[in-house]
Order: sequence, then C-alpha cells, then structure tokens
Amino acid sequence: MPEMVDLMHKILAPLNRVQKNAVASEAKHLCVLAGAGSGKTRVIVHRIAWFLASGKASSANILAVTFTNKAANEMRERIAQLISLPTSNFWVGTFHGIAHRILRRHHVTLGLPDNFQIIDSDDQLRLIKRTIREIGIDEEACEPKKAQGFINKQKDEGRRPQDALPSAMPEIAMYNEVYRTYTNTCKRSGLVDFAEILLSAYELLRDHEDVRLAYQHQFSHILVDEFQDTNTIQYRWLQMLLGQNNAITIVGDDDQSIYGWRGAKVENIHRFSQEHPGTETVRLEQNYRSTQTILNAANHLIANNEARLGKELWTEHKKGEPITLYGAFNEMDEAKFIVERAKKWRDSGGSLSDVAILYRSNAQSRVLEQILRQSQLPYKIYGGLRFFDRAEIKDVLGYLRLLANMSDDPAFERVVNMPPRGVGERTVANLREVAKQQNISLWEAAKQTLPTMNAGRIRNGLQQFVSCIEEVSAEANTVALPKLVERLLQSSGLADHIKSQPGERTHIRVENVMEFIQAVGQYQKSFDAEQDKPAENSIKSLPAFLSEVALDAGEKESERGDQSCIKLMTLHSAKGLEFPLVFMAGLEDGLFPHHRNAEKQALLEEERRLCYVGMTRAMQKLYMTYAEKRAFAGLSGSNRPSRFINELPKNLIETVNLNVNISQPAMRSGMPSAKKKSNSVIEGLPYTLGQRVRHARFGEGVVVCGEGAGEAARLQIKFERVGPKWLALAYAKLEAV
DNA sequence: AACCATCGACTTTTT
DNA sequence: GTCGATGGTT
Repeated sequence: MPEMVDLMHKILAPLNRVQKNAVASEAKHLCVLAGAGSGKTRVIVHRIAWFLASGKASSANILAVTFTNKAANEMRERIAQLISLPTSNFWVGTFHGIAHRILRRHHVTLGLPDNFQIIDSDDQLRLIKRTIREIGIDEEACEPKKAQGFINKQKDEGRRPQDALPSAMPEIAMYNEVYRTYTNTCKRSGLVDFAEILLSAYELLRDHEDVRLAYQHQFSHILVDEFQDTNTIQYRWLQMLLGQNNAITIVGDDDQSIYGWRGAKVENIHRFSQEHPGTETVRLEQNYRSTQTILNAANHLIANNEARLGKELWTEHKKGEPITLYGAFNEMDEAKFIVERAKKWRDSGGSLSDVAILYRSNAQSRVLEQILRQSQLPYKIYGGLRFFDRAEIKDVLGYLRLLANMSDDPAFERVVNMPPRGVGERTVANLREVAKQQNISLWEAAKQTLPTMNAGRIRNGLQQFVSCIEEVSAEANTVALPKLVERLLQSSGLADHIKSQPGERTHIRVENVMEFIQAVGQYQKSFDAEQDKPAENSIKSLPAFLSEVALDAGEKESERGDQSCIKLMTLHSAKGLEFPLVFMAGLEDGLFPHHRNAEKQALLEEERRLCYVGMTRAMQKLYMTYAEKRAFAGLSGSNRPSRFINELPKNLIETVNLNVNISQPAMRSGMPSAKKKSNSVIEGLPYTLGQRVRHARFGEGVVVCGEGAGEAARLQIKFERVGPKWLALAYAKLEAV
C-alpha cells in the first residue's frame, strides 16, 4: 500500500497545477486542450499511469490511440519508464495499427481471407488506374488521382459505393462506378487499403453487437492523442468503443489542426464536449519550449482565426531575441542568408543539429540544398521518400507479397517483369483477360496459360518467373525470412539486375537492399522472441511482417545518422518537433498561404494554423524569410510578403538586410509596398536592388546585392548573358537602364 | 518489348 | 527545373 501512495506521488509530483488537474481528473470524460510545447504527451502518459496506480483500471482495460507509430512507441516507452510494469499487454498504437489488429482477429466475420494484405497509396493508385482501364472509361475524363481522392474520401466519411450521395454531376457517378469495381477487385485479391482498415473496423463494431460489447467491456478507459486530426470514421469508431459506460480522454489542439485536406475534422474536437455530457475541459497553456517573444507573436497570429476554442500560451522563460524578418531579393539570396545565419550560430558555439529550416512545399528545398552544399554544411532532408517506398524495396516487397498471397494481382503485375524478362504489357493484358473470364488470379492464369503459349522469349520469361516463385515458395517452409529474401533476390535475378543498372544510384540501391535484409532479420528475431521459439519457416512470419511494413512510415530512418546536421523539412512534417533555431522560408503570398488556399476562409485558417505550428517549433530564435522574386514553376515573378507577416506584432520583429550589411529599423507600416522600397535601397550606394543596369562587356543585368562603401563598394549584378558577377563600383562602368 | 524524347504539370502526406 | 507519363521508334 505505501508503494501505491509512492507511485501516485511520483506520478503527480513532476506536473504543474493544470497538468495535475488533468491527470487526476475525476470527470467521466476529459478534454485536454494542449497548446504547443505544453507537455501533452506527458499528461496522457501520466493519466494512464494514474488510472493504473489508483486502481481505476488494469493495463488490459486501457486503449491509447495515436496517429503515428513514433508517438505510439514514445508513449509506450514512457509509460514503462514511469511505472515499472511490462507494457506488452497494453493496447497502445495508431488508429490503423489497432484497427488492423482487430481486423486480423475477426477476419472470418468480415469475410476477409486470413492472409489479407495492406496496400499503400501507391499500390492503390496503380490498382485504380487498372480498374479505370478495365471498365473502359476514357482516362482523360477520369483522372486516376481524382478517383483515388474520391474513393478515400468516401471511405473516410463511411460511405460504401451503394451509399453514394445523389449528385447531379455525371463524373460523380463515374467515380462511384470506379469505387464499386475497385472494391470488388480488392475483395477478390484479399487487399485492404488504409481507409478500408478504418472503415471495416468501424463496420465490424457497428454491425456485430457481440463483438462491439466485447470490446466495450474490455476498454473501460480510452485515450486519444492529437484528437484534432481525427476524421469522421475515426470519430465514429471511437464512439462504438465508447458505448454508454466507458470513459474517454482526448488530447489535442485545434490551433494545430493542419490535416483538414486529408479528411481530418477540427469540428470533432470543437463539438466533443457538447456531444459528451460529463466532459471536463482543461487548457494546458504553459509552454516549456519557446521564448515569450515567439509565443506572443504566435498568439497574436492565431488570434486572427475565428473558428477556435481559444487558448493563449505563456511561459516562464525569458523574453528572448526578437523574430528576425528578412526580405530577400530572390530565392538564392534567401538561401544564402539562412546559411549565413546558420553558420553564425555554429561559430558562436551552437550545434547544427539544433537548426531547422522549414518550408511550405518540398520544391523549396532544392535551392536550400544547393547553397548548403556549396557552403559545405551538413544537412538532412526529412520526409522525402520513405525507406519502404524506394523502388527497389517495393520490388522485393512485391515478390514477398506474392509469396504470402498468390491472389495479390497488383503484386504480380509489379514483379512479373521485374527484372525485365520479356513479359510485357501485351502478355499481362492477355493474362488479365483469362483471369477475368474464369474469375481467377493472375498467378493462376499465368500457370494455366503457360502450356498453351507459343515457345519463345515470352513463354521462357514467364516460365522463369513462375518457376522462381514456386521454387522460393517451397523454400518458405524450411527457411527463415532473411534467408528467403536472399534466395528470392538471387533466383529472380533482381539482385543482378539492381547491381547491373547503370548510374550513380546503383550503389545506394544495393545498400538499401542490404539494409532491407537486415531489417527483415531484425523483424524475424523479434517475431521469434514473441513466439518463444525460433521459426524454421517464413510462412507464419511473412504476412505479419508485410503488414508491419505497410503500416510503418519508416520513421526509423530519420533517427540515425543525423548528428550535427541541419534539418530541412516541410512545415507539416515539423509538427510535434522542436528546435532551438528555426528558419521559416518562403513566406510569400501565393506560396504561403498557398494560392489555392487563400480564398476560402476555412482553408486560409488552416494555412494560418500551419504558420502557427511552424513558429511554435522554435525554442530560442526564429527567423522568417521571403523572396521578392522567386523562380518557381507556375508561380514565377515577384511576390508580396506573406499576409501572415503583417499579422505579427511589429514590436517583436526586427527587419534585416544582410547583403548590404545594414539592419533596418522595424517596418514602419505593415504595407508591403512601403517596405519593398525602403528595403531595396543599398545604403551609401547610388543603386537599388533589382535595378537594371548595363555593362559595356557583359550587357544588361539586375543588381542583386551590394556591399562596402566608397572605394571598396562592390555590387553583384546578375547579367542576362553571363550570369551573376561581382563588380567593383570604382572600376566597372555601369549605366542605369 | 524496350528505349528514348518530348510534353506538361506542379501543396501539404501521420497510415 | 524536375519528375512522370506518354508516344514514337528501334
């Protein structure tokens, strides 16, 4: 008993007053509005521990749901750390992970094969393309990407093809037809996409009372992280688990809802307390991350949003440095400025791993990379292609999927001619025809068709493929996964193919495959440990491995090898992270807020939240930059500074123009036009940035930047014919144009 | 069937 | 300025 009291003390002691109220709340339901950097995860972890320590629930009664594997793992680890209990019987996981686990358990009830597999959005798109072709709709009229968006949206909203909303638009009917056919194909092939996981899990609970009651009985205490990001079906799914008696704790921040475009409904958190009588709402507003200056600016910005529950961050930290605003001449100049300041940070004792450069769209990283490389600063781009999405890895996975489930037609199509063995589009089309007529899989069709084919290159190739699969498949009974993968790579010729590809990427691809084999080995190990004995075959572990891979975003990759690297990522992928020094680049109207989201209020508010998220990543110092001219496909030409800049309190901002070595006083007026003028004057020189000049030898150009004064004054001119050149003003004969 | 050249599109992406 | 898809050529 004294241990219990000790434990309860240990749980509450490190918390502030509001956090304590949340953790120990006796209310039936709890809504924690957790501002950025306010100790959100800590509250959720401690509340779980509190339930356990106070005897309200045992670990098996708790369901904790997150959106990312990373968050789920972190939660699990921190619970284990706080209370010394094994966490293996906790239900902690992502929406998809938990729903998937339930699907596996009840696959019979759902009419799913026991070896059903998960397809990612890439596979989904391929399958949809094929479906469109199969139906025979004109691809011009039915863009696969749009069809994919439609289907996922339907599923996110809980609508099956037969539930289609009446619509006057003929294309809706067309998309729905694709949806219907696609659904059938998935069923036949034993495939489940991401949205399907959630929808099926919801329908299972909705339609089967016994199942529903069993889970309701089990999960007396439900906790949900990042609740502002839940979509319709996730909300309903939670509703099913909640029933009348269970208690739920939701944690989230409506000001950080930035995934509305993916179906997330901020309204879910807005209306939660109304729909759940007995809800206590707690606001975590003390921030442990940023300076008061940064928080004030962020508070001021987000106050412009109308639809919000309302929250104001504060901190006990110092005021800190002002936010530095830099209006660059162009994107090069912007990148140079950022790199310059990052260097300064390092030279004055900071670490480059503390530095993050955030941007609205991925394309912006290119210039930054270029300048970083030139400056020889180490950097790492986050959120690019995920490890398991690399082409060579997906090829190997395609083979494995086929081994796990011979009816997996998309997998068949991916690998039947990989490496090229003469089985082209024509041959596959024939197989598809056979498969369709007899309602069998492509694999079966291939085996059946083979003896009737004309001898030749095509038949040889297909025969090779079939033999390879059968051979390796037989071995799956006797060898473990890593060995199986190696055999597969050899037997299929994929290993040789990758090695023999010309180009500089070969080396990396080979390395990736090696790493994949290693990952497979690790997986087999942990699988064996769970089963309590080493498996002498891959049959059992393979489907589970594939599911794990499909539901793994590949976050592990970002963990390694990032010592003292500057981090580059989009604002979206920065959510949940923090950095001592943050640069937000490309704050231009059109880019950020993105022009497609600038008109409608709701969309603009989401852009503003994105800006808020970006700003609140910064711990010590925040830079915001924009380029007056940006060469950017589609959005070329000159841009105004982002309207968000004007929404920041002027007294928290210092405006700087690095290249001319002058610090400008804070903007006098918020008007971009006024600012533009004052900013482009080069102090002490008779030229302005962006001015056109003519040189006797180099021709016409534009003043890009300048430095020095008097005799030492130099200007950088970007010439149309010969590119940028630095010229000493004293010698170069320039004339204004 | 495989390769190459040309055209055009282009936000964000937890699973 | 780059990636991907498409169409024509070998």
